[in-house]
Amino acid sequence: MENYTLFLPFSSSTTTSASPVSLNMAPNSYALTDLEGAKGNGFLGLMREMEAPATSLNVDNNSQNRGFVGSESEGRLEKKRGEKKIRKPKHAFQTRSQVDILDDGYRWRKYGQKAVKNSKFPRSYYRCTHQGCNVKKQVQRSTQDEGVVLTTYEGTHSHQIEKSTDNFEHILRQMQIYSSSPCN
DNA sequence: CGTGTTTGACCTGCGC
DNA sequence: GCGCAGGTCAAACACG
Repeated sequence: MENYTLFLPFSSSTTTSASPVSLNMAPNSYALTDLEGAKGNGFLGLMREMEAPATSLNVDNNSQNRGFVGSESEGRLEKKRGEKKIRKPKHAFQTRSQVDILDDGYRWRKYGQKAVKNSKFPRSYYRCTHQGCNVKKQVQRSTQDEGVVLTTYEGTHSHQIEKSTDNFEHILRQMQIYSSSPCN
């Protein structure tokens, strides 16, 4: 088994923020100490990158659902002209890992890869392969620190986790807690 | 043969 | 309007 060190600045009611959580996935585990985003307010291991309009941010409704907050299906075909685009909330977190792919228990299919401006590393796009599940994630290496992988999740898993990676499951729950509480 | 990856083309939003 | 960058599609390909 391998090990990740993942810093999650959740402030779930009882825990302190920015606590490292060990995951049994990656070959190397490092302490995540000084991210560029950490300047100023301390930490940016996990952040809500963007939110849906406040009215649609019904995170509490998902509390029984193990996964991430977000809305239902949205494809580019659904986008109607003149209609305001509703973006799902995205959740980004950083892990220090040699490998880009975090085995979080779900099955992902890669559907694209793009070169990113001002970065020598490409960004990879993944979609959950579970039928009816529209969760996407993007994986990209940090330009500042090549050892840091930035993963951005978008959407809600509409199904159970497919592998028994209990540790990550725990983290997912924590992320939900974090999501349902106001950010700062 | 089923499943996942690669990769170029295409679409869309945004800033100038 | 144009060009750029990000995001997605889908055919071809690789692999077990």
